[in-house]
Amino acid sequence: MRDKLEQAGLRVTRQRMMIANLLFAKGDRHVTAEGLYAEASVIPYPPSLATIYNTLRDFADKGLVREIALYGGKVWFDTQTGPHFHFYLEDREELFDIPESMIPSFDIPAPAGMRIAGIDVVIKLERLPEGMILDAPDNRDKSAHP
Amino acid sequence: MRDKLEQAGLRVTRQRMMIANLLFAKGDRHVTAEGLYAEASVIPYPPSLATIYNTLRDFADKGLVREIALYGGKVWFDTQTGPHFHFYLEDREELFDIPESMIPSFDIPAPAGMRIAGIDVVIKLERLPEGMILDAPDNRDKSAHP
DNA sequence: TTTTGTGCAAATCGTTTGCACCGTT
DNA sequence: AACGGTGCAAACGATTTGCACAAAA
Repeated sequence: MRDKLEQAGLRVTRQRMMIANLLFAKGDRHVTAEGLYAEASVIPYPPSLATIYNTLRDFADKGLVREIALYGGKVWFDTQTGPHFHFYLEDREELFDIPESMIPSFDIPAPAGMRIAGIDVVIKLERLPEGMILDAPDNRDKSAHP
Repeated sequence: MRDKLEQAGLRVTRQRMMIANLLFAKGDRHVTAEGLYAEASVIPYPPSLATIYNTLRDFADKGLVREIALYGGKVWFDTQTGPHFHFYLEDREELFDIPESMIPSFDIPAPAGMRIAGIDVVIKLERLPEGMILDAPDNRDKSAHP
């Protein structure tokens, strides 16, 4: 984890180590600054909210995390830095990955003088009102896939 | 234009008519509240900024415009209400359509108990630093816009 | 010791809201 | 007349920033 910070050209501090551990220990994560702050606050001597914001921005600048395109409101960061494909559950403010196997390939050429710096795909979901399904984020229906 | 408002179940007021005209007269548009306000402000007795915000939200609720998923900051609205596919030029804060012919088809099934309420695709662009484009970051010409 | 990071509170930005007044039905 | 819409300014939530102090190089 130290290496990760050092390689990114960031000084290794207690706060950054704590944040990096929260972000990168448990695999792929989607977080907001507030959410991460809440998570960090159970630990003794947690970083301040301002530091969480600053650190997430620093991490994003260095390419350790990636900002996600989403509707208004809060800014989300993803520990997976490649192109992004997400389901977004608006009423619960939940965001989760779409398995890469379901993603079509993009062959869209960049306009002249430009390069593609990132691709975001967001599929907004609504819950069907026949709410008898206690759906976990991962019980998606794969049968209907062509 | 009156019809458009009436069909949406919105009272026809001077301000709403003015905003609807700005939005729907010139084909497909991508706007922010601030941008639309600036545009409206050249007209005598323009709507207030608060009314622009409220009206855009009302229009979005009624399906006349659609909110776009984008990185942090401001909320963008699109007069094209179907699925969205955009190029986003970050350094200029410009947003424009990707021709539909370039878009791959999406056959991603919704998870059980959900329906797809919208699809947003954002391709973030960066300008290549080559000399082909002469303008320095700050000498953009806002007057000569078609 | 020099440089950079941190924490707090205040500032800022985009957006929403409370309230008195005005326009539409 | 009743209801909803508008404008202003104040409120708000998310994020950034100025500054004094602390920690890393």
